[in-house]
Amino acid sequence: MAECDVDLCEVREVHQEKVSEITAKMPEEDELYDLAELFKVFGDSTRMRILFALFEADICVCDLAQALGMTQSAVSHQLRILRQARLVSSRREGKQVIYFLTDEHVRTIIDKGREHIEED
Amino acid sequence: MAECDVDLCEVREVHQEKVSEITAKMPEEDELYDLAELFKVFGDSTRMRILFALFEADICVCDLAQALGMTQSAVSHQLRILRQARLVSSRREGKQVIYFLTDEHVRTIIDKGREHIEED
DNA sequence: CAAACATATGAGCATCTGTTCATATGTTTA
DNA sequence: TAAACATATGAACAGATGCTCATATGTTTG
Repeated sequence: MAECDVDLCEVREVHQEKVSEITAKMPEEDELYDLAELFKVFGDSTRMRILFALFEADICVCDLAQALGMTQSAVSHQLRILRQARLVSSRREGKQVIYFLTDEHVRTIIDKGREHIEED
Repeated sequence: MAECDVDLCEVREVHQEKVSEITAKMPEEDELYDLAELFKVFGDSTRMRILFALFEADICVCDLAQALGMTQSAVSHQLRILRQARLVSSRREGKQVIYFLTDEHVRTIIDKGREHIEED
């Protein structure tokens, strides 16, 4: 680690054009953060199960809890995260709150993930 | 919370068909886990930045560290995670190890994420 | 309006995750 | 082969995350 000064390659000039190009084309910090936050929401098997459930039907929190064998509280906490990411929406029907997928993005993203997993 | 016995809706029968259908169509635990693990890899802005860097060029660890302003160690740890998820691959060129995107899945998945973010 | 029902939420706790630091492994060069 | 270079990795620590428990909020019904 000498060319790599301070463990950060500060002295290197070898591929400076590459480094510059990468820096130039890097999206804004905001977009990177938002993207990571979005995928983070998909990165939990409980939330994944909730999303698969919503593929089948619009459903209230209580049914969802029963279908997944989880407490109402745990499901509700996860639904809040999904709602904040605008992946699911809700409507009130009497005492119940019915959750549903906001749009087809969820299905598309998960399908792409499946394609990656299922190959090889 | 009475119909919802033990905080789990055990007594409810109201939407039992829905619950059954959801349970029936739920993917295997393995697939849910693998999917969540895959998206978890996308769910960190450092790894997101690494992936965007690799959109531009195949690159060695040292250049990557410089481009991102991170230590070589931190980058290397993240590259291991990306490699284990088969999102990136590597080849050795002399002293250096060059990293590159395994295939187009990464780009597709990130593009779908961007579509979701950029709407509304 | 009170009681029952359905959902949401804050606090606390155990676990997971990303970074740093030190060092090991692997490759080239003098 | 010794020294320099490039990358990988284990341990440790701080911050994030998901669940539980208790309780608050919101809706309907008697």
